[in-house]
Amino acid sequence: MSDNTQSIFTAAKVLIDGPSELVFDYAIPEGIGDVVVGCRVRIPLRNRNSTGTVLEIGTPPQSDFTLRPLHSLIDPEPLITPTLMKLGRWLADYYNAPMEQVMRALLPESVRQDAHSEKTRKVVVLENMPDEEARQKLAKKAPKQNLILTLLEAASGQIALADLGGGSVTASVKSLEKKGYVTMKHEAVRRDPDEDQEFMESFPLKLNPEQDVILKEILNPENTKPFLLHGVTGSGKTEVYLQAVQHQLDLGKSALILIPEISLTPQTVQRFKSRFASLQDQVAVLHSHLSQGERFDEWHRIRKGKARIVIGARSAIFAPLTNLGIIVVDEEHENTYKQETSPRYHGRDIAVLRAHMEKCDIVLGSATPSLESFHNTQTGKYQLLKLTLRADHQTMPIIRVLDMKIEAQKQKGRMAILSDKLRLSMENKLKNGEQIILFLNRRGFARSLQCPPCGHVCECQHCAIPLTYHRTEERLVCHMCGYQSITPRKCPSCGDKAIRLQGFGTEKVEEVIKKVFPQARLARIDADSMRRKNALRDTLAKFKANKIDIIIGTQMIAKGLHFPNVTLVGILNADLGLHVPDFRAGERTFQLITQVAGRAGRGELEGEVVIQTHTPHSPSIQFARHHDFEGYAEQELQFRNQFGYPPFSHVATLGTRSTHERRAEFTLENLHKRLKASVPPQIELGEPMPSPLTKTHGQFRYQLMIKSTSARLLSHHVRAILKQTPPPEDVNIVFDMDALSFF
DNA sequence: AGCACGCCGACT
DNA sequence: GTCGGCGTGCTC
Repeated sequence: MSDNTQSIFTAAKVLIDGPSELVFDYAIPEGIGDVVVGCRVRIPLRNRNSTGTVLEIGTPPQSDFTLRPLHSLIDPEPLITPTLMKLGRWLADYYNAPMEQVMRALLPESVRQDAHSEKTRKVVVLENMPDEEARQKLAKKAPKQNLILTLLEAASGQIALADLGGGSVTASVKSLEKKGYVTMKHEAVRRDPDEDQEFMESFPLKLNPEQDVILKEILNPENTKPFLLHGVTGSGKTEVYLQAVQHQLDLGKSALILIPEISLTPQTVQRFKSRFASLQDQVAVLHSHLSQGERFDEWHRIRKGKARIVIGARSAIFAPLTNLGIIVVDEEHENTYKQETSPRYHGRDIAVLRAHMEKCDIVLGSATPSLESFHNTQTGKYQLLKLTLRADHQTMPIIRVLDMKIEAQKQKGRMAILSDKLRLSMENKLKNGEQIILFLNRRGFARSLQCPPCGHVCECQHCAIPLTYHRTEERLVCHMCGYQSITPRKCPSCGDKAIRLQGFGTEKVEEVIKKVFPQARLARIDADSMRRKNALRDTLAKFKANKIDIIIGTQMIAKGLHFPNVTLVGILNADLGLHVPDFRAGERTFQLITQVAGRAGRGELEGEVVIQTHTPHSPSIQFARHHDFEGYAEQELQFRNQFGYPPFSHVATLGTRSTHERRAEFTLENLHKRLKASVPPQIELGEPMPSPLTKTHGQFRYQLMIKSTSARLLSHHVRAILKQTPPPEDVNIVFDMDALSFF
């Protein structure tokens, strides 16, 4: 029971739309509906009207102020659930993002805007059928009207106006309406993003004993920690998700499934839609390729509880589901879960937080878990579940590692592109009519120095990451701490003079392969060659149909593809990914090799993987070769611990961007000075430096690293300094908490 | 004196 | 974001 005397003093705390970050209290007038947290409202602001979101309902702090009453509710019901509101506040604080931007992340633009609404269509409803005599008359005088009645009868009394055929149908219907035979009504139609697809119902597969044990663990209500499901490629993780979801649906609850990128993994969506085909329209899909109308409809279907299963990319973590039973984060290690604009949240981390708030199950799944998540299983924060067998009884492919130092010697110190071994292997496969994928790490913007004869890479002694070559000063710079050194003329390790900037691009590789295998049918997949719409889909379709022998591509093709006839996968330049100035370089290389190896031999034929590298003994290559994730994780965590990197700390970047290089530089130096002046001991500050990606979108970038064991402390310190140091007009500040990309 | 312009702070 | 107050400085 609400206290009436109290309600006089209650007010709505409203976040006003727009970049101003204004939060004001408004009185709640009687009879405009239920004003609660999460409602969108129209409000007076000075001498005009504006819109906003109700953040809180409560007593305003100053009682001497006469509050203005808010005008009205935009939507009759709150659009943001209380849990999501709480999640939003957490995001704003942790990622140091304006609440306004958090709100935009929480609500799709088409839902936020007043303008969008349901799509409707006119439907003709048969009210009463005229008797036989009247129909005879009608058939003579107005055959069209008679036809409509016949059609209506056949369609059990209802038919969409559009389906009655175009032209002058409307007139006929109107005259039928006048006679009282039919009525017209408006009916909401769903804008279904998968309208053109049929989903055949699929049924649960029989689980193998390993899967069965894991499913029971997930379903056991006594297990309340987040689960990390580590399952080798092809071990049947998706089937486990599907059955866990089914269980929650049976309990009347809802389910949320996050996948890295819908456009790259349409099969996962297909599998979910097929499995739950009997639940009709209860599956909603949320991703960036939806039209505004489709997103509006999907979102409202979820909010109204019509869709209880949501599959989506990163932003779907904010889907307005209630009564959540389970959240699944597939391929939890994927970097695409990190939002690269403010609020720069990590979808997986937010998923864990939301699951905690909603008190529901959460399963993070991967063949190559992130070290953050794996570490959490070691500290007891998460529960580890393991699938060690391939569900289809296939064996893991053989992985060969080729030492390119030897090739370099053969080719007199030049960087070799194709080793003899890989060439021979390719020859064999082509002869047998089998297919080949060649992977190539994208040439980074940051360039490191490597000696081809001995494999040595110039590294920072303090941070153990490769030094980055800066052309303007002709110096090597460490991207974590700012240490600088001169560029050596000869290799510091073996004294060879061949030390050089490493790298070759896709085009160069294509050229070489064409020369070596002139008869092979070749396709190149990278951002450049795939710019045309559907180019990727078309090329992959051709590959699947065996119309292409060799695909040369970047990471784009590493994910989730299934080509039974591919028996050889080559990684041409494993070093390039390994020697980027990023402490996660090793982890990424391990992931890439493991995922890529999962592509080879998924059919009847045995697979083979060839890795070309100058550093064959690097742990990420050796452990991946032996399919040993835990071994890799153990040594990598040791390294991270030793240098204080995540998961033993939080690393953020603070950057400035401006069209004026000097101003970007100066602003960051100024910020650095202020950050340093009052830096708490738990925070480690790097030096400001130009981004290796010097100029993108016409803007110059400068940045520095900030490391701390306490994320909260880091974020708050930066916020305090930023607040008292407003940047010049044309300089943008970018703060990236738990940054994954350092360029 | 009268007015245009631009900066700055308030907006519940 | 957007309005309006106010100071500056130029013109009638």
